[in-house]
Amino acid sequence: MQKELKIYNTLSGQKEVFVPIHADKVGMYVCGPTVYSDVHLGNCRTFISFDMIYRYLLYLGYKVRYVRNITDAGHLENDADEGEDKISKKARLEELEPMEIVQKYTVGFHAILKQFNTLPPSIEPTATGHIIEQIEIVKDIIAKGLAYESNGSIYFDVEKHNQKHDYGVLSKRKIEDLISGTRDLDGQDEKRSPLDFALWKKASPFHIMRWPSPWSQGFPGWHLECTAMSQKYLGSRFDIHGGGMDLKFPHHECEIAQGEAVNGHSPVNYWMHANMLTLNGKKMSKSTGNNLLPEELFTGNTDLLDQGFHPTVARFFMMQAHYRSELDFSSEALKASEKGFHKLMNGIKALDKLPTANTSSENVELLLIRLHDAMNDDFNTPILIANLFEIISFTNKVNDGNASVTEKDLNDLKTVIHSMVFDVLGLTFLEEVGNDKLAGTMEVILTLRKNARDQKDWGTSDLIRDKLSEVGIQIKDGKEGTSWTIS
RNA sequence: GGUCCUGUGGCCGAGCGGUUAGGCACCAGUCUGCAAAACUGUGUACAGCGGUUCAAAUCCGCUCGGGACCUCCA
Repeated sequence: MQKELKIYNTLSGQKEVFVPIHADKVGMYVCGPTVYSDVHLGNCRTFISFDMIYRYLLYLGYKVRYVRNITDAGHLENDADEGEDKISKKARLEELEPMEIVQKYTVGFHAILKQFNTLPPSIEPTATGHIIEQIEIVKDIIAKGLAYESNGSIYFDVEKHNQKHDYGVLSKRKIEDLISGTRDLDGQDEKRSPLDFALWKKASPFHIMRWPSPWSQGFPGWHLECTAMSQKYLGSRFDIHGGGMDLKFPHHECEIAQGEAVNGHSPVNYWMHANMLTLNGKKMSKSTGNNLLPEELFTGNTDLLDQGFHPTVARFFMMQAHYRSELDFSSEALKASEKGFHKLMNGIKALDKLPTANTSSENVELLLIRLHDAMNDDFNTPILIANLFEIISFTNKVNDGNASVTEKDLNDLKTVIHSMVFDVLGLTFLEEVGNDKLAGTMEVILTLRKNARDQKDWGTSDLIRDKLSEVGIQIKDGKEGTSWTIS
């Protein structure tokens, strides 16, 4: 029987036993990207983390509805009134229609995530596709007296809302501290309080992305789309809401406030936050330029790396750290992971040809329980991987004749390891063989080399090996003949 | 300035009251014509100072580093 899954809930600050609202079903919402520029590796880490979480929930047998939005409505660059919206700005810079920008970067986002072998969400709604729903929510909040109009824009009245609810529950902030700690920003005169946030913004004359509303030609506030779409597809209260740590405040805090304002209760049971990927010890960020593009990682075409890394290796690297820990990106760490990755994959391949015996020298059942324990403990993938290495070490000993395993145990091992590595961690074998013609050519070359070796013509033998190495093909002499890999 | 997180062996990275996580590197060994690859074995580290406890990397206090959020960001 499956042990219970525990999830760290940001709301309570501790791990809690996961109990879904409807048995066997999970509703999960994850904040997606704003599609105005290329996703960088830090963005990817969050989506890969939640992909792993989605995969494990599926593995446990839950029917999961996974909703991840695309933010394609232009939001302002800052909280000031006169800022240009990000998508319009990019459109101007690239001389494209705003919707061309949205399309371009949405397609790019999907292409990158596919390379990282992430599963597509069940629903991927867009903000611009839910303007009507958002307007309805604004009307509702106004009707409840928790929002006010100011010069065609609508703002959420945080202090009034705080009288009945606790604004700051998620990020552990007190409203008094927030008020006193507010920075002075330009153009906030429309708001009654600096804490108030926009539900609807009146568009300035040059703002292209705009929609009609009862209050003005304008566009919805950033926090509103997630409330509208999560409520529409998952209901007014659902199980899991995820996103990057940097969205905790104010974005998720505002989502809670909006949900409470509309429905009278908190919208989410378990809030999950994935931690940042850092570069040089600092958070990767679009605005500061401290980031790395996936493409640069794959090709190695950057000063930060001296070689490229396969997406699945990068994914493995990320899985070796817990999703709630910061992870610092470096070439050295990647290289170490790459070797470990090969060790794991070689071990898995070797599973197919392992000899079996009447007894097992290890308690296989216990080894498998540990795998599940790790994942049930708030998706602890580093522990999972450590345990996988322990198992591989055992099976390698079986391979060397220094340990034994029964056929049943071996089959159990294979089943669970395959599930964990491919289905849950989402890793893949690196494709090795180029094509049939290359394979045929290599066969010829290796035959010639074998002939040379049989005649102890080491000069020819080593020449073939070295020249192949120069073009990126590694030769490995083993007991069962010579194999080769493309590096 | 406020709120919160964090500091682990050469590097990455788990653990968070008592059992030497794991990976990489290093070193040694097996294999090999030599290599490479692969496999095996070896490391008692927890920022500093105090305290609580039979017992602390793990709890508490202070000091010193690093980071996130408080403005758009995953």
